[in-house]
Amino acid sequence: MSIREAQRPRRSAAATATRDRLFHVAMEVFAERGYHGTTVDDIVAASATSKGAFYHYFSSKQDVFLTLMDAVAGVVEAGAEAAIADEPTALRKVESALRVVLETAEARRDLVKILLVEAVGLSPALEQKRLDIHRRFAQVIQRHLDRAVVEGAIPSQNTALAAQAWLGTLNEVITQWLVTGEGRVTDRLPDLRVLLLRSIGAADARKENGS
Amino acid sequence: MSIREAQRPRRSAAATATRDRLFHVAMEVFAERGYHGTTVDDIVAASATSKGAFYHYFSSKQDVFLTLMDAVAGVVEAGAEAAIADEPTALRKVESALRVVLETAEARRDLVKILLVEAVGLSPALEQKRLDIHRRFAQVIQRHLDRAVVEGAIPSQNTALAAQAWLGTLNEVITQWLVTGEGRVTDRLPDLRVLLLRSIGAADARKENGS
Amino acid sequence: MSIREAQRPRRSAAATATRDRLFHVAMEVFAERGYHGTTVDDIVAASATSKGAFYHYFSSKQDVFLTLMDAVAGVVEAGAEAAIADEPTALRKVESALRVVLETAEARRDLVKILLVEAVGLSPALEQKRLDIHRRFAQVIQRHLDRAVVEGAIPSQNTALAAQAWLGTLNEVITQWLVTGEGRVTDRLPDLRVLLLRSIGAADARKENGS
Amino acid sequence: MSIREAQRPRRSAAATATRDRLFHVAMEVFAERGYHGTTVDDIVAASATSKGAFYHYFSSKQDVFLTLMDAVAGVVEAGAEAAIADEPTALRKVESALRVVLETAEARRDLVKILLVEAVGLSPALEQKRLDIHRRFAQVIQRHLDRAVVEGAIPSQNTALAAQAWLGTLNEVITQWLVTGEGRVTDRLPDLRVLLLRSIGAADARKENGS
DNA sequence: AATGAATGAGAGTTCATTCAT
DNA sequence: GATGAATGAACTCTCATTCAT
Repeated sequence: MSIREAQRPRRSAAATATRDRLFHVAMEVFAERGYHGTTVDDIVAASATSKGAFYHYFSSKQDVFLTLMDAVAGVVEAGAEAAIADEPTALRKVESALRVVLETAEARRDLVKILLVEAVGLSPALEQKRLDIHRRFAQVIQRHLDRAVVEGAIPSQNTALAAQAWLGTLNEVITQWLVTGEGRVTDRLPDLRVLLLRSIGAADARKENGS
Repeated sequence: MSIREAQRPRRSAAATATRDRLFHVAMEVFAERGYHGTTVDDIVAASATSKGAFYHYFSSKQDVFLTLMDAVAGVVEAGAEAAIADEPTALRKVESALRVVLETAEARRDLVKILLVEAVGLSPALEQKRLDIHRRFAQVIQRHLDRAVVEGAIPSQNTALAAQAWLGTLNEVITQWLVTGEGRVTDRLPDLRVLLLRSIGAADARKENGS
Repeated sequence: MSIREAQRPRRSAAATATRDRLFHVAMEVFAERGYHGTTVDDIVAASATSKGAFYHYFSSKQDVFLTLMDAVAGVVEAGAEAAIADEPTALRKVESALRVVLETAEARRDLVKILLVEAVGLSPALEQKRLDIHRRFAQVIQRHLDRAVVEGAIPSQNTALAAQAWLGTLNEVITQWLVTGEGRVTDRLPDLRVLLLRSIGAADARKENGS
Repeated sequence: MSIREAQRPRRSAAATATRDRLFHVAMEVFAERGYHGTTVDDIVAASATSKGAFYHYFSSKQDVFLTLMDAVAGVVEAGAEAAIADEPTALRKVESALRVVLETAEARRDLVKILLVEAVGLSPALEQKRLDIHRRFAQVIQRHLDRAVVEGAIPSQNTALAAQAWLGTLNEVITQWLVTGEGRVTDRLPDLRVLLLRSIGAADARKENGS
């Protein structure tokens, strides 16, 4: 699913075009300069529209950013859901999601940077949104871990905490990669897979490593 | 080690008193309102000093924050080092450090919030500092994990990645607790210990859980 | 005479309907929020028309307001003229007009507020219009006072000044009532009648008070 | 009493100088262009200070204007009080005040314009202040009229209304003069005196006219 | 006749920083 | 060492008006 599809145009084609331009440019500029480092003028200038157009489509700078966060989270989530669908077991689903998240990070550095780096420590409203997204992601992970417990693939445990741990781990690994920019994140996948599976007591952590 | 000791006074007692007042107030205000939400005026007003005094001791707003980040990191590090010293094995040292970090977070919410939340996504200079601190912490963890491998407590593995995972996990768990404010972080210690030890393949992950 | 009749439609019925809607809504919104507190968007939104329609019928925001002021003044004037017509003497005419003005203020708070409060201190063009209206009203009063002098009902005097005084008095009394909103303005009529008649030296000021 | 004295400086001489400059320039500019027609930049430019200085001394544009209104009202009030002091009877006091008000209007056109014209129909907060001032003035007039009743100089009557009438009359006469700018307001004093005294039933309205 | 997307000058306000005292 | 008045660039947001459709 693309970012474009993530928004639902309700107006004329022309109107959507301007809005889209603003939205995409905002994404790029925010990713590059951060929330506070970006001015509405930056977005307007880079999108070759006007301040009036910006405020016609978004009620404030915060509004675009909020919308953007939702869209980015939607993209990641949709990618994961799609990858998960065909996997037979809960554990395989979770492994699949892990891979997709890294691949998405690789493919959409700017998007992911917005969510992991630029969205932290902003205004209460934005911080709230970020935590909501984190919680949403964590719940998805937890749900599958719970299923894995039921399926007998992993021992009974504090899956909420495990989900947080996975999220935090991904966050840190991706963030460090984003900033240092060394190699490809997806290269970390095999080791990360072993580590995370081991952390939840999955018996086959080592075996599938070689696959 | 206290925050106060983390700064090295080189001037007269009176001068240091003013600087200390500014520094501590800055810490409180930054923790409460974040970097961008805090104005130099806020700090000056709350510390009952003056703008001139502020700029006499710190070259800029960013400068205090940078100094502050170092100090906070120093406090956490020192606490961990102290706790580690007496432990016999590398694994025990790492476990000890884990406990200390959670205890420090519990005791100094404001400090830890600065490092984990408010310091993210700021200017390049500040972001650099944050990453340096992360790397410093990660290296400490990694060093002990490496030793644990040598000691045969855990299998040979990508300890750099493991260290990152641990850091990210702690980051996420503490951040969520900071914001939601439910219960005490230290309550998460037992489950977290099992999870993290399992993640590195420590054989005794389950056994010591009961201790 | 109604506000509607005060405008002279020259177009099709449908066109006039849209114009009327805009005009009446503008009246309400201006009365409520004042000239500067009202945006063209406010008027458009409240009238369920469009910006284009607004600028089709009015050349500018100032234009509607100017038109509005004229219409309001016309309503007050027409009411006064009608009431005056049947009175036998100039003095009785003036008394009648006084009553009608208070009654109109009572009945059309919003309209009167526009003229007395919201129209003050605006742009030169609007201020000019307001003063023209004041002068027009003052001249009507003066004309009848002059006639009362001729009729021997009051002594010879500076009737231009007296007319200004009457206008100013009405202005102040109605404005204070508009804002404080206590009781009904028409309750002030008897005392006001005595006061104003006395001010021009009308002999029967006291006598008719009881009628 | 001058405008300058109406403010109480609490800071250093230099500080007060800047504040004074801003304040006086604001007075001039507001008188000339009105509240909405004046921008903070106008004031800053004309006072050769800076925006920072402006906001250092006043919390907002509205704040200066509010302060200004108070100061102007104070000047008028003080002048009237001073003139009143030596008069023997209540009626003479009121007559005196009347003269002083016209003289003040003559001498300080700009100030009076602010109060009578530019301060009308602004934001609720400013409108409130204006009405407060009106009420304050009306009460002063009423108090003396009440005393005149007690002294037997005028018959018992609705003095509150009479006070409003006087205020409204002065307002209108001065406003028309301000805008049309014909002759001197003080020329209207004799006729105005007769008119107003007659309005309250003062027996000697005609007699003293010749003095 | 009617729509509403688009414009862009300009408004009020903030705030890190400087510097004379 | 310490003060706080002064600076001014920069910011977000508003809104009357235009114009292609």
